[in-house]
Amino acid sequence: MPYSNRKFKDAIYEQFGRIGKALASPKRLEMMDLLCQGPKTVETLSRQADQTLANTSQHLQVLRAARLVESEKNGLYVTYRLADDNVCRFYQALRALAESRLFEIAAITREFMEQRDSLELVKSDELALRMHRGEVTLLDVRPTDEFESGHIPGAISVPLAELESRLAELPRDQQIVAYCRGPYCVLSVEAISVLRKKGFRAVRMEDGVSDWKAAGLPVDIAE
Amino acid sequence: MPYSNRKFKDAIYEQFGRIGKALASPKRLEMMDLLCQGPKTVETLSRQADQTLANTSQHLQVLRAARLVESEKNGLYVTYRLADDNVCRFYQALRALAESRLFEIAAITREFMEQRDSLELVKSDELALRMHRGEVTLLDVRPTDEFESGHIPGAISVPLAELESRLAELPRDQQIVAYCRGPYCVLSVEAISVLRKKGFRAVRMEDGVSDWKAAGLPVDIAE
DNA sequence: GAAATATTCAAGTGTTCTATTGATTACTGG
DNA sequence: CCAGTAATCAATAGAACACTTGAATATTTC
Repeated sequence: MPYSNRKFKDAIYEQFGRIGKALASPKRLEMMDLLCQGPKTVETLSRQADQTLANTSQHLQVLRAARLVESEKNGLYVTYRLADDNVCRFYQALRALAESRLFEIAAITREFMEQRDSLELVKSDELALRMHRGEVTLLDVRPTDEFESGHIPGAISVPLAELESRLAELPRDQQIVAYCRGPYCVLSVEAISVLRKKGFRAVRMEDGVSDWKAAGLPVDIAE
Repeated sequence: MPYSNRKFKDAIYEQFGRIGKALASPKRLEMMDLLCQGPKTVETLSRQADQTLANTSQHLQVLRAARLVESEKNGLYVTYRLADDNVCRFYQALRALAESRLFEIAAITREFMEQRDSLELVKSDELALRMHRGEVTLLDVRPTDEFESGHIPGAISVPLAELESRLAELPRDQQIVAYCRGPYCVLSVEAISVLRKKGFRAVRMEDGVSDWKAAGLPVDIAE
């Protein structure tokens, strides 16, 4: 059947719309953010995004229909991952656009961080310099599997859940920098709070591994 | 009122979702594409996107609520424009992601171009070279106002509507390259068809001005 | 093969979105 | 001030969507 001009355009923009529709839900965006950290099972995503399993599964199917994620069944578990690196980069572009266009985001973040007394930040370029000089200890407070799928070179993996029991490993004479999934992940905020209460000098780095990577800096992967 | 971690995340992703929701409609994406060509009135957009005025106005308000477009009233007309260059670049990133993830797009395009006998294409880098050598005449077949808000250096403005009456201006001994808004705009396809029927040697360039610009090439603006 | 578990499916409900229609507002020019 | 035009608003019907619940499926383990 022949395409009229209008039908052709409608067909094309409908395809673009498949991507757009996949991005239209806050929960799906949160899940994409989580999947930027590495592959995850449905159950893990469900827990980390605070929603029911069935709902998580349905959202994942929407993302899969837009070909933004792929899944693979391993025994009892189904593991989902972003379809390729471009998807994570695109998610970051959306995040950057939102940050630049919507001042509400900065306002919400400032209010939250103030309340958590976590306004002090280290920038990634400054961190790189001070790591090089051996002045700081870098802590990756995400779950172990995320550390293993990619982390900042030199970082020590201390998942937030283990932090209190592993304080003895950390230096008291050096500043500690903690990072997690990115600017809107609160794991490092919690970590800073714990560390300060115990008398450590600790600050947060906003960037996650994907931001670090997007800035052209190297990333280590566990074998 | 204090933010819990979950409330903070929900508030942040809800903001990201504002951008996502704005992208969830094929018609809105088409309008963003059109607005990448330059500012337009509601009436113009309505005509170019083939939809009623009221519907166009409503979609524009959704885009404005997401701060992707801005409007300005001049007398009887309201002119809408993209809020900044990043919005156009982001739209192009979405388009590129869609093209890379959804094979349907290539299939639909191929079928349409075959039927219109318009498969032959010139790449932008090849065009730049041949323009420099004076081997080709470059035709911008978009409406005049779009030409004026930005065009490829050296291009002649011959809106499709005027093409048949201005054939005398065009060379018969040289290849003619026509371009329009981008790969999914059909103005240049129509132009090629007219030109060939009249015995000219004509091929299409897929890229529009914003693609040309995104590739780091210079753009001329009429004073 | 039965129990346990991860995931998906199916159905239902309330909400949000799209497109249409007709009315209304805002502005210009006579 | 009136007529004409661009744009928006308001109300609506129908479609699509998000989330919940409970059942079904697939796989592993005992």
